[in-house]
Amino acid sequence: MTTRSTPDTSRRSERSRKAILQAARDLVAETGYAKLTIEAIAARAKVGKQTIYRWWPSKGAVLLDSVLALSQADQDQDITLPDTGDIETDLKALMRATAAEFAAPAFAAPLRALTIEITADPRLADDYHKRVAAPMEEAKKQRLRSAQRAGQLAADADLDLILDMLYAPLAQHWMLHSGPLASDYTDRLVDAVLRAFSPRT
Amino acid sequence: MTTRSTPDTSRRSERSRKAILQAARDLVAETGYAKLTIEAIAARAKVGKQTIYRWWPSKGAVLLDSVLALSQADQDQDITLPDTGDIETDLKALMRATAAEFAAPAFAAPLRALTIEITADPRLADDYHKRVAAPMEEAKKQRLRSAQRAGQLAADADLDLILDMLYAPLAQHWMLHSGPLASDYTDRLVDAVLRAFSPRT
Amino acid sequence: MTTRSTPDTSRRSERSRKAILQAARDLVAETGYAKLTIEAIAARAKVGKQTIYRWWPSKGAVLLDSVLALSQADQDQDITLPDTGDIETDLKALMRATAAEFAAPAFAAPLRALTIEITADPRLADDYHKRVAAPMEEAKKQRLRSAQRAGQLAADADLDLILDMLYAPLAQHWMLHSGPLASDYTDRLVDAVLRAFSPRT
Amino acid sequence: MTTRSTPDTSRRSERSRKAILQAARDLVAETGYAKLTIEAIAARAKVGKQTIYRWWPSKGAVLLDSVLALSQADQDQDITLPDTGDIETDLKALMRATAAEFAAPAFAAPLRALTIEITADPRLADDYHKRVAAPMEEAKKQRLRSAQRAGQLAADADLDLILDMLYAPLAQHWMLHSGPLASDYTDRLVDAVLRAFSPRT
DNA sequence: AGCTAATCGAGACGGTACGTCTAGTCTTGCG
DNA sequence: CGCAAGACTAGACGTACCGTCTCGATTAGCT
Repeated sequence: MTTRSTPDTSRRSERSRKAILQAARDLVAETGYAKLTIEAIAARAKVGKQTIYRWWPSKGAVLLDSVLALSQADQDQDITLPDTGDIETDLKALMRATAAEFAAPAFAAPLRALTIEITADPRLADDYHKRVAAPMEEAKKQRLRSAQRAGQLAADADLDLILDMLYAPLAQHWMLHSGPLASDYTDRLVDAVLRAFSPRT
Repeated sequence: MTTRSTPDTSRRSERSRKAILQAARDLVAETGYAKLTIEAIAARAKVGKQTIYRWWPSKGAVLLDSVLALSQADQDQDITLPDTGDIETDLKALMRATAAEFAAPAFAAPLRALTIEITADPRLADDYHKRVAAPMEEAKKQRLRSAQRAGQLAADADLDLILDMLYAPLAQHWMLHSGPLASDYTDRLVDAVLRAFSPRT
Repeated sequence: MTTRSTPDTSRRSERSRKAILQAARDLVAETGYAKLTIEAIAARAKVGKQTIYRWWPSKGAVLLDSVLALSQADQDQDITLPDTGDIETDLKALMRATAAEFAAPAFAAPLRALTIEITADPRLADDYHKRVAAPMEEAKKQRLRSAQRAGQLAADADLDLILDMLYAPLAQHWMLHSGPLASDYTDRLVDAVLRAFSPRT
Repeated sequence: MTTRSTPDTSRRSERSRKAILQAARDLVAETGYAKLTIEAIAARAKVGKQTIYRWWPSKGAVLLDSVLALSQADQDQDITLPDTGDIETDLKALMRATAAEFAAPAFAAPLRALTIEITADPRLADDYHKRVAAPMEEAKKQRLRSAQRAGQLAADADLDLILDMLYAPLAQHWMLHSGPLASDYTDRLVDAVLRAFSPRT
């Protein structure tokens, strides 16, 4: 029982849907955000422009689905992060993986374009949080709760704040080209955050 | 003695320069980033389009100067932050002031627009760091060094990391509409960072 | 037993056929030729677009049937024009009636639209002549032949030329908005033509 | 002292104006009316679409100027028709020349397209009459007046009606593909009209 | 005080993309 | 199988801006 403001979804062409998302990803990775136009996406996907306008309200919405399709390539179920029992190890690995994604054009280019659209469109920002950020944050919080139970984090630690302090500096470096994405940096970030939220002795 | 690749600056119309920066700020605050076009700026500033293209390489460059003119309304000299002797007090005040700026349309709208441009243009990002971010970061570091001398921060604390951990979460909340800008939040952020970098006992 | 290149006509929906012709007429009379689109006709007639494309090769063909249905509202048999015995009287009455039709939107609008299509499509022009113009011309010629027999027209008068000289000026005024459609004009036209083709004394 | 509702004409590019009119003519002659689009004209003329929209209100207006430029290739002054002293000879020559124009694609194709536009647009029809038809009609009337003075036409002959009766049948044959354009036909047309308007004996 | 060369407001230019509309085809499910 | 409905590819519509390019008309700074 969906309540979309879009047309009857049962008649929708799956072939076109996939071609559009793929074209958007390919184009932004190959030619950059500036040349990512609806016309170019339609042409690359061998699709009429109207087919894009029929199913997505904006270029940003296409990008959101593009990125989503990329990160959910295989799974539709909930995300579960590795749990070695040591929160420091796991967080450092996670942060390095995130930094690696930011460095990989095929993933980073659509995500950067999407971030630009989000920054200019609060409605898209909402969608992004609900459909991309929230599931990932929930997975991360589960790992943090596990660490709390293991006594590796303070019982009253503010998990949202921890996630912010871990993710935002790295994301900012990437988005604004303002600093390193190296594992050296992410390791020190994890160390500092764990120091701030370690259980009191 | 500047070495710009722009025309003879002595003949430049100061009236036009100011009108353009003002128009850019006003337009983005009133009508939003989407309607911030070179044509609209020129029309609002009662200026020929060529006058903009003559002195700025891109819309983002105009915005950079716009934001710069706004934050340097009075001073041209170095920024100095308040120093009450207590780093916690001073950082919390600073963070609240930053959050207040993010909440004020007249300042936040041009800054958000500039951030969008920066995200899409690495060259502009460089300029932004040199001319806006770096001076501010230097002032903040001076305050942090003062705290180190006073024994309120670990002597080997990574000051850049501290600044990232303070500023990035707040900036991210603002840019992506992903969380609160309230003083409650900034206070807890400062607390956590100070915990992470307090001198070892 | 017709030999159309269209699908099996026995299964055809009479309700749809009529609704389409009616919708075409109504639309062109209400909103003008510019808004007469296949989509609009289908929507107005509560008909799928394919039903139009299945039975008519072009918008002009629909219009042709529309106009035909209008002028043959009652009769399917041959047209017979009034014959008072005086050719001048009868032609003047005929011309006035024609001018009146040109002035009536419900009839003139579809006919004007059809004329536009004909001008751009020679195949449609052929159809128009065979199915609309020729029967009417034959009726007119019969009346002229009657006048010849009565000694009111020269025995060797070129009847096709007479019809051209009577109808074309009036039709041209109507189509190109280039002159009057008044009975004063049509009367003078009839007078001139009769002068040209009266029997030599 | 012009009162056009178009922009300042002094800055207008003569090169673009000519290229547009030429492109319109060429396109309609080569590919037909159906493919005569503003986009195609702009592309063929190596011109931005806006340059067309800036100076002409419609495709029909471009065609009007196109046809006008064609028929005024050399002269800007008034048209004067040949006068051999014999009206029959001159009118037959004139009608044959007109029929020849209708048969020449380079001239006939733009004129046919223009006629279609005129039929659908009363405002364009007005313009056409003032700028194309009226000057030509005036020249024809002068020749007819000369014939009146020479006693070859009735002194009270309705010259407008004569012109209608000569031109409309031929034009109708051409536009609706409804009859011949041969000199045989035009000669008989002239004969009939002269019979109708010869001086009474 | 005039000369002259660059800057100015203005806006036309060749282009590109927008978001909408319609053409004509194709697909789905009902009767 | 025809039908209503409507999604599909394709492409033109008319508009908005881009960045470049003339135009005179100021308006400096130098002679």
